[in-house]
Amino acid sequence: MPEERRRELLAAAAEVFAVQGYDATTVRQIADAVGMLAGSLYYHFDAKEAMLDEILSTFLDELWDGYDAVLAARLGPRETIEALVTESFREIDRHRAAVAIYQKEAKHLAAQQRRFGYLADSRQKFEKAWLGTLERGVADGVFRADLDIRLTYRFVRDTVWVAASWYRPGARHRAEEIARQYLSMVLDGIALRN
Amino acid sequence: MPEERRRELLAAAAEVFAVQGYDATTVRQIADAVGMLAGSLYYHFDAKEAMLDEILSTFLDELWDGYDAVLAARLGPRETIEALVTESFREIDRHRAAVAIYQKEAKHLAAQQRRFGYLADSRQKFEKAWLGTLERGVADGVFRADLDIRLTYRFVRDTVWVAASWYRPGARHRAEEIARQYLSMVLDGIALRN
Amino acid sequence: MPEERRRELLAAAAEVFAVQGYDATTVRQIADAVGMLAGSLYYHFDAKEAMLDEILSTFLDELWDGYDAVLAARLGPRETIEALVTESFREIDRHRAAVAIYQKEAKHLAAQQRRFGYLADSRQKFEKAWLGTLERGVADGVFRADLDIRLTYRFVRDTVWVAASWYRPGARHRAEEIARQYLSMVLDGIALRN
Amino acid sequence: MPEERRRELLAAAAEVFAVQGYDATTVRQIADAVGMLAGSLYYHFDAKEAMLDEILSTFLDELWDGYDAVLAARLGPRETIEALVTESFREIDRHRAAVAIYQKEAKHLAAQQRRFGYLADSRQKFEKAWLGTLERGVADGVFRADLDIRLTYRFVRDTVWVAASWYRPGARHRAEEIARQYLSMVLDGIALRN
DNA sequence: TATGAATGAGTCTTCATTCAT
DNA sequence: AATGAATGAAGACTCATTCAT
Repeated sequence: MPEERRRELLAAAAEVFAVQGYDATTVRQIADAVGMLAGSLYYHFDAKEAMLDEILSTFLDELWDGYDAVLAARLGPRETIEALVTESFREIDRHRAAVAIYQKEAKHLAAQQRRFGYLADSRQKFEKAWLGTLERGVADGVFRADLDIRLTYRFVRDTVWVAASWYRPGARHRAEEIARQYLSMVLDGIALRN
Repeated sequence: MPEERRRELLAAAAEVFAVQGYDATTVRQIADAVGMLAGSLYYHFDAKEAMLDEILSTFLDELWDGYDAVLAARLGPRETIEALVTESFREIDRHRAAVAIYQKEAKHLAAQQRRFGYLADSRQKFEKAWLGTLERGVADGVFRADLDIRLTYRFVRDTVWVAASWYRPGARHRAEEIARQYLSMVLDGIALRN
Repeated sequence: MPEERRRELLAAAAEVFAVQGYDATTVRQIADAVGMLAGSLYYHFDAKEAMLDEILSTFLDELWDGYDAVLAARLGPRETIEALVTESFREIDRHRAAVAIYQKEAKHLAAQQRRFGYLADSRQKFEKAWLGTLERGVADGVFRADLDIRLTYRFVRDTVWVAASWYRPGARHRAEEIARQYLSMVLDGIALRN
Repeated sequence: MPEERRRELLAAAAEVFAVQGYDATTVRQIADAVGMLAGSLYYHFDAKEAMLDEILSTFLDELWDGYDAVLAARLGPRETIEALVTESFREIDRHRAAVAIYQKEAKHLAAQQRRFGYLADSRQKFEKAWLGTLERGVADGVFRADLDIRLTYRFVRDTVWVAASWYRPGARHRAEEIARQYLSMVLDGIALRN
């Protein structure tokens, strides 16, 4: 199971990257976390950047597996949003570290490194899926029309993903429960209706 | 105007920190941004870290000036939340770079460096103000009681501050306008009521 | 033999420190002396200061091994002084560079750096051993009573240790021979008796 | 009195050099000691090295004034040694800092810098005066013939000058008194004669 | 005479990476 | 698969020095 070992190493790396930031993390810290010497990591990976790459792309691949399934189901706008949010929280649950890294680093990586071009692609695909669904919802009279739609998009997007920064797996709330509450807030607001 | 110069340098540094991340930023990049040599920065600041420190603490000081004024007004819970959100967007407008840095770096700085202990203090004070207001709102029947209150707190908090990551001053939306729309979404949700 | 390598590196470092002074010595000079790059030294030592530390503490440890053996023998005052002087010249022979460094740097290191506190401790123990022996000698009528005893102490102490500044091992005089002549001068003076 | 000011500055510089070592001393520390800014020193001196130069050469000039007077008196060997030692302690009293600097730095300065060639010259003249006197003393039957004469020379030379490392002016012992005791030790030894 | 700001060279140190074993 | 030792490039920081004011 060499694959097994890789996954262990990447998990450890992701954890450290998430806590300290990619740049602030030294290869030695990762090696310490898995009980080997820094140089030994290079038997498994070409470079520190390759680990980051694999962490992020693995996460995005899985994310899109989930998202594509949702989108393929061609649900109504509201149901689609509900499904996407739920799926997102499941991914946060599965790839918490990767999500945290993504939040912190994706923007400047996409901007500055050719290698991470797929981050920009994903971002665009992402925007298309969410923003499109919201627009469809407005058109269908399911979502409010009096809001700036791009603002709404950012609101929903950020609202969901930042959760990775405080989420701890196995905590009080399971992913689905958090998704349910978030959806309730996003859709209906926190003010009591009278 | 020696104060003037400091402010210029700090503004430039904040900008670079915000874009690249603190660790990924070299002192030379900051110096380039202001047209001096790297070593020359040390005439004005003791260390790279001292710049970060001053950027963050200046921002937090101003933030608390605003927040304290709001809290001193002893408005109702809903009006307090509205004022805090509006004030927050004003701070994002004034200190966009600092806010972005804060979002990315505050957590591990507070955890790992004695020097940045005030970040943890501020975070606690922050939580007390917001969470307290939300709780008061639930008790007063202004906010929904069926939501996990801590989850609600994080939802509102994150939702507001991540905006710094995409906000560009002088863009279409002025701070107050964004605040108005965000408040509308947070309070009433994005779903159309029937 | 990783210990072997360390010793080589420390020996080279000590040599350069002794000739140029600690502060005036660059890490690169040490590296050059052993045929590696400056950065490579940091695989073996934490810092330039750590090398200095190890050089000095190794020397002092060996010195005290010798001194303690002498003191444990409980010889008469004159014989003790003779043995201490002889032992000192042996140490100069073995650790010439370290002794030279000690002479130049010990005082301000002990005064300014917590890390080198043991230098002050050693100095005190040293004074106790020598001064005590001299006092015992005066009391026993072996040494002159008409001299300021602390002045005598400094006279003997300095007289012995400065020799490290000109001593070259394998030179005409072996350590024991130098010790013999120095003792003769210190004890009986250079004036011809009549 | 611009001369006056120079002397003040040099005295301050010498003090710091003596305590910390020339290399370890920053121009700023000197400036602090006299209450000005680092750059301002360059109105008075061309370079840090120029200060060191002036400190050492001033000291040596005065030293040789004294020594030359002694040598010109053409006393007997023993009386010459006595006069030289006494004169040396007077110089230590007057130029303690300069002497301490000389002890620490002269050797490598003379070896490595053209500018300080006069240190080597002085050293040679010095050796000629002392060693010559000792040889004359041995020839005259005033000093012991059974000692290695160069060893004796170093013994006397070092013994006198290291005193600068512990001497504090205005302390218990005046220069002349210390000289008297040192001479007594050097000439007659510390052992009680029977 | 002295200040304040800046320069530029150099220092220690870090760290990703390599490679023989 | 992993170690131990080293490389080399870069980074933060220091400091003697300069110079306009």
